[in-house]
Amino acid sequence: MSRTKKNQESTILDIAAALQLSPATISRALNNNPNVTPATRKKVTEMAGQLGYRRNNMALGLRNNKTHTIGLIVPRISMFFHAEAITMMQNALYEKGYNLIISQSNDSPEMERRLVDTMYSSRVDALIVSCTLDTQDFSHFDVFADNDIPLIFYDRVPPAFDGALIIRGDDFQGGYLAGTHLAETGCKRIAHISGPLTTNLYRDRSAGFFKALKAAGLPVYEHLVFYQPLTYDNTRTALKKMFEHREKPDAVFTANDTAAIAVHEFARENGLEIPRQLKIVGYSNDPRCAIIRPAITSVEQFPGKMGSKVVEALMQMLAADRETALNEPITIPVQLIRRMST
Amino acid sequence: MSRTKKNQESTILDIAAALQLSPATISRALNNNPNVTPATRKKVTEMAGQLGYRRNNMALGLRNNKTHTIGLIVPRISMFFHAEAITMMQNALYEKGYNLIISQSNDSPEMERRLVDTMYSSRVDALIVSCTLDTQDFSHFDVFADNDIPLIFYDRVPPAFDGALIIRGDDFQGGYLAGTHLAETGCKRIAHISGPLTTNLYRDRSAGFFKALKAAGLPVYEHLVFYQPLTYDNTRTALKKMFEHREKPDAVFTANDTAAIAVHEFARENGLEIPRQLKIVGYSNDPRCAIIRPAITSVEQFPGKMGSKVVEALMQMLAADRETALNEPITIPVQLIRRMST
DNA sequence: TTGTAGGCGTTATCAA
DNA sequence: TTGATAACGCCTACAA
Repeated sequence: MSRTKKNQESTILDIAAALQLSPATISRALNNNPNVTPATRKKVTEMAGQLGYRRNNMALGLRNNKTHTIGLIVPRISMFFHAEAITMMQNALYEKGYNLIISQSNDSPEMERRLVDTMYSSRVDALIVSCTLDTQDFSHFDVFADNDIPLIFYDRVPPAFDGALIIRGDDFQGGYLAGTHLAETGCKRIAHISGPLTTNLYRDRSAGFFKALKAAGLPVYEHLVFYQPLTYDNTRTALKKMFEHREKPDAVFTANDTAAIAVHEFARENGLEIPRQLKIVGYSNDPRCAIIRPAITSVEQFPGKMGSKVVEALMQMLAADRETALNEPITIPVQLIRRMST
Repeated sequence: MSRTKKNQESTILDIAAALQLSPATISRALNNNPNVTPATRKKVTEMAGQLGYRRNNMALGLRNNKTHTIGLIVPRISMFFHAEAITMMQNALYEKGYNLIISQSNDSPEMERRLVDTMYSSRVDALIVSCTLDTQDFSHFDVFADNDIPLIFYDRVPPAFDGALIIRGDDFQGGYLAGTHLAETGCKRIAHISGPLTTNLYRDRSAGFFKALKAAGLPVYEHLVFYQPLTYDNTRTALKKMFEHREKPDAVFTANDTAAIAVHEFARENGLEIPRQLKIVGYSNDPRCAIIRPAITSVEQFPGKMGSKVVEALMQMLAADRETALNEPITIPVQLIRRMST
């Protein structure tokens, strides 16, 4: 590790002093302002390098009232869907000269509220959010709308929000595709394990699913439908109940992939052959669905596409002279990925 | 969405004006300075709420030369190991009043370099890094060391770095455990698919593995050892070569889990029964290892523990009056998780 | 207990 | 083309 000790924390004033120039000139030179001699610019850049100068973003932000930083709040970055979407957004934003501050709410509304506050305190130029499952009250986002700071919700979104753009997957269609597919493969008693209906994501997936059943002339069995947090354990409990019943299901549509995998394991443990005795369709197309055997059919949400769309819309919002804002919700298409489980 | 329009961007001056007080008093009241009447404090807090005041972190940072923000750079957040570690760090840091800025280098040294610069420009109070696989030159991190800003490397770390703390898993031990375990289960020709030896992570895992073989009196077969980027495709190619050879392996130790899963699929496709004909040990204990059947034995690195350790050390560094800095590298123990693949 | 004033690093405006 | 100056929002000696 041989390194030459640079001066600590040099500022444009240091460069100015070293070069017998005014700070203003240094600033101009560093910012490619045309009104500066090439010779001066050269001197300045060199000295900046020598002194190890790096622009102080806080001073810049304070002065310009722009941080070139976008805030992002997601439930958890470990979810495949979000990891993919984030990667896409971060890359796209970086290309445009923006930084991304990522934070996780851990699915806690309280944490989400604190994070929104922090993001505002940091004066991010815009905020991108995928809400907590339990976020019912969205008033903590008002600061952004009130101050005309671009606000975009994606995936887990509020039912409506004045002053924010909403981008979501076509959950209704996803549920419909799943239901239709299972009906077409000849299933008669299709179970449905969904999340809490307070989240419109799940509400829509379920609605699409039921519509498909109806279209196929299949009944909905009360005892085969569950609305509950889609944890592994909850799913197991639901399955146990179903299979203790006289009329057992011949297929299960779960509103996420964690639940689908729980069904998969349950089937294996109880000697149910997939797909002959039990078919499974999950949601999100998590990579685990492709690895498990037999592989699980799932609804692809194209997280990357959603990420691109978010950034694209964001750029428009940032460029727009207020009031031009686009506010129509955007829907991203989904696709059923068929695998061995059906 | 009924919301009462708050004043735009109010500052302590606005509060001061509204209350006929000086900005200084407002500042003190808001910061719980004891020298302020309870009555005044109450008035101030109320007015702050009414005006929708939020402290401007940039002004604060500029003034105090502290941002209470920690930077983090990882190859990709989607890697299970990092997702876990990050979650732990973020929660721990948030408790301590710090924010975490996360960004991904996408395993590109160029991107890493740019991110380090950005982090410095944002004047983060400290930087936490897990390097790119290809980072050979670590000079871009010098800014932090030169300016006495706490710098911590974890997991993928430089061989040594003056002025930075290094925290890593016990890779040598991990490799040793894997080798010993396979030897104990009676394997005679153990293949090894490792990453490029330019990364000391892989160098150590391999070294530990070879030491175990030696201790067990087993030979190392040249044609069964590969050093290459651990992608799915590379691994398949390596396997193909191995199995075209006369002396086929009866076990494979891969230096990560993606490769282990590739081996698993290869075995299945070629009718090799796991574990009877081929045993597999991976590295990192990715959740996929537990889901696949037969489940794959892997080396657990305790990402959460590493995350906690990082934050713990960081807090000490931030509190320390320079020079007291702890610089001894820290090693986190590993553990072999035995599953059906062995 | 409260007020005054200066400065953190940068850039925009105006003047030279 | 360059320089002087003020201002962004906040905090903290120091003074009252």
